[in-house]
Amino acid sequence: MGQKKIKCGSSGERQKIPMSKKKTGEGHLLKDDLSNYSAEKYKRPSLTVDIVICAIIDGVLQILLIKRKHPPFRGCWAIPGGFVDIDKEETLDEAAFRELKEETGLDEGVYLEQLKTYGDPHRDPRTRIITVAYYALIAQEFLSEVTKKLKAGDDAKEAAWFPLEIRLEKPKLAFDHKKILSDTLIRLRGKIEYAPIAFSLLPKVTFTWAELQSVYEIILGRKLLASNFRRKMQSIYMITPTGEKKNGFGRPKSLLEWTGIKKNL
Amino acid sequence: MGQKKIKCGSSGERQKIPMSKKKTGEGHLLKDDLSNYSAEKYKRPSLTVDIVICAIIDGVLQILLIKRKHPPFRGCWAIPGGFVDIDKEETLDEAAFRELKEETGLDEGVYLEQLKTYGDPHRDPRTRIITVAYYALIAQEFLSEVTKKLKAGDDAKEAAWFPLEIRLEKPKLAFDHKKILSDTLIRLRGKIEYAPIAFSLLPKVTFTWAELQSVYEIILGRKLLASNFRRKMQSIYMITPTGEKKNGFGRPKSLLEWTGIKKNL
DNA sequence: TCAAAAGTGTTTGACCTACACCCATGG
DNA sequence: CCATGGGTGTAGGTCAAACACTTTTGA
Repeated sequence: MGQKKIKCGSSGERQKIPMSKKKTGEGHLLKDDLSNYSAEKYKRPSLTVDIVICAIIDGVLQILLIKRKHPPFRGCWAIPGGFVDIDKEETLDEAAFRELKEETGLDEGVYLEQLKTYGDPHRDPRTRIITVAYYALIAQEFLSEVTKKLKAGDDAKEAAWFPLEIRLEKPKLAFDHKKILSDTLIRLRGKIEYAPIAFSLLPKVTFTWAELQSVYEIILGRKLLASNFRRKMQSIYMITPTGEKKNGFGRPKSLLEWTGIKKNL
Repeated sequence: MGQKKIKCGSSGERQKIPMSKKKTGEGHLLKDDLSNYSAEKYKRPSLTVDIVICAIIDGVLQILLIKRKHPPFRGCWAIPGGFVDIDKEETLDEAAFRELKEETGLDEGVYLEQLKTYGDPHRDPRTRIITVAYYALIAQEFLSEVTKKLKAGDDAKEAAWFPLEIRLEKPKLAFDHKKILSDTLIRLRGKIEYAPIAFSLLPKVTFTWAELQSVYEIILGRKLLASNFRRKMQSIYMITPTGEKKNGFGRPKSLLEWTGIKKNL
């Protein structure tokens, strides 16, 4: 259970060239001509991270939303998120990760990637709040912990899973969260075609062919042919049987492991 | 994309963050319920937009950089940018447009798109500055205006064009701008394969086949076969001759116009 | 022996590449 | 005429979709 690490993905659009980056830490630095206008001349916005937490539940791609108990948008559903703690000197990724952990209790087996930044002046009626949206993919294995954590919620917040779909009319969403969800779906649909994000949505670290195929079918929204699907997966990724079997009616299913990329798309 | 595994990730690294400040009372209100914690409880970062201004010059994809005259990073080159004016209630996109116009004088014929948000705590040594990076593609037609504007620069700033390439060793770059440039190139390389961004880098609104092909060859970094290239472009985009001709040695070149998308990729 | 899992083989069509070759047009 | 622009045809390769079929395995 412990082997899955947190993966923090890179930017969003289709990018084929993997570039391993070291931590940018060294120099540090500032921007353009900030020295002229001391940064103090400009008002500062509040900064939050919002995290679209995705999981496959009951064969459907779903996201976690939280019901707002206070205005604005009282009674509407919102993507979980929170302020970036400037005092703690956390990076945006760290803030997103902390928020995710506070919300779900998860700190492993999660893929986390920056989606986009939303900053319309009136997206929050109270004050100017910029939000850096992330999306997180979590394995079904950890879902129970999450719901447990939610139930025992410190401040007893009401949370629920909703299908992530184009027609998001059903829950009334707060702020510009409808737009964020729609951007998330677009990103996922596009990215699964060229990046191994499906492996983060599996039931567990080990999985069967049927489970992997199911993730693809759910995200892409269409059926695939098993034989062709396996051929293709095996040509792109290194997928190795663990040796364990999962029994059922006929021949037992092999348990598999994802161990790397063979071919870049 | 196994490349960028964790950045926010390995537990060791995260430990550095002083999560210990529990502040049980108010701290955990913070989660998703903005209304409780008046946003004022959290420090606010400064917010800027930086714009990677791209154009094809002398057959090379180049970007505009500005030499810093003040510390930090005095003498280094930086991506142009500026603060988001919170008082004016501008959106992020509007701020990027304004900044672009202030810098280059351009307000049309420009493709502008949000790239990614960078917010490491020490990217600017003076204070916490979050920057939302954009990239802009400008037509060669407008380049002269830009350089004119730069020359007559109000604050006489020193600006220059540099090739956008992987090996960005030549100019010493300020802040985390090296990373931003590298992300820009990845985005461009990936996006030109499935979106009509090349048309924004052409000499003018009307263009010849050779010019369009040249944009693709420059961004992709390889030669293409003219006949196949045209076939493919015509199958994807609506490209119509204006009727005008451009004379040269042999048969005159037709001037073309991009009028839409035929096929989605 | 059964039923499901897993894998093989093959056909078809789409599309990309390369190259050969055509016609058009203005100097 | 020629040089270049613009376009067609086509052969070879890769790849994906679809379908038929075989083999494996535990109950």
